[in-house]
Amino acid sequence: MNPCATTFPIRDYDLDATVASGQAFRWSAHRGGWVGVIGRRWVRLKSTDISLTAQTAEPVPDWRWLTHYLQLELDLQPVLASFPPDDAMRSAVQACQGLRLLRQDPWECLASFILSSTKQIVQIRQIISHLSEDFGKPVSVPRGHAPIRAFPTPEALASANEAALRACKMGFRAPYLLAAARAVSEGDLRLDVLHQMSVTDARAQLLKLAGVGPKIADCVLLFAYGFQSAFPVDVWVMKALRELYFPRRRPDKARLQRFTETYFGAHAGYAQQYLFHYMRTRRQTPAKAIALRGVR
DNA sequence: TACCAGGAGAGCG
DNA sequence: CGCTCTCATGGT
Repeated sequence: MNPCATTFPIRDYDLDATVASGQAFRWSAHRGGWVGVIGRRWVRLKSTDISLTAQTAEPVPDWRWLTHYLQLELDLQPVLASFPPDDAMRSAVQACQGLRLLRQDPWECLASFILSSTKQIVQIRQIISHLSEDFGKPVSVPRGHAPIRAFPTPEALASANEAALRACKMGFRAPYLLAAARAVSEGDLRLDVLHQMSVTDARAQLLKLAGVGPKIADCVLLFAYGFQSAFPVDVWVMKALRELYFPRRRPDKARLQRFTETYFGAHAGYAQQYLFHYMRTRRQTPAKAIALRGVR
């Protein structure tokens, strides 16, 4: 038995769509699989229809950190069955069977989405890569693989100065990230207790941070804490809501919010991810398809 | 209300 | 090629 590799049986799991779907930003395509860092571990993932293989740089006695991150134990069928039975949702699900939500580290997720505001996915990846290079601890990598660093800890960023953060091309987001890093490292914001709070209270905690509005708060609630009712509305999801559900009248903000909170069911956040992916990938022009492949 | 901050990729004529 | 748009928060 190789202590640095394992294989899991999977069902309804589209790894490619999942790691490239704008919820996590550190995965890179590598020889038919994906290379990334989870916590302080380098990991390479590769999947077929029925199995997912993971390789690490150092021996792994317990793989729960990975099954948890990938949410491998989740049965997707009940989630899909909970979606409203309308044409839009049906098309979105049909476009990508097996799209999943990851369960990311709260700090990495929060920091990443603070950096995401008014940025496109490619550029978010660039900033986070640069930030990790400058402030992250090195992690072990198997022979023959490029060196890579962990996502920076709150402490590492809290002791940085704003100019050094700006050097990572994050612009006006630098003071927001710095303040968040300080709040977390000084214990003013306890990310570890948001799990136990109601989604409303957890959201209120996140919204206290400068640079965190409703969209970014909902991303963190959904992608790091697994609050299935969180429904981040970005331009793509807004486009989906307008085109698919409100083609005539354009609803005011309160009405739209009530709709997203009630219509999509117990796994609204999951429904949102399918709509997001559907809007981003449907009716691709050939040039755009090539560009998207280039990102992977 | 409308614009700006800072940045690089995408889309268009 | 050069122009305009993307993307979402907070401050003026």
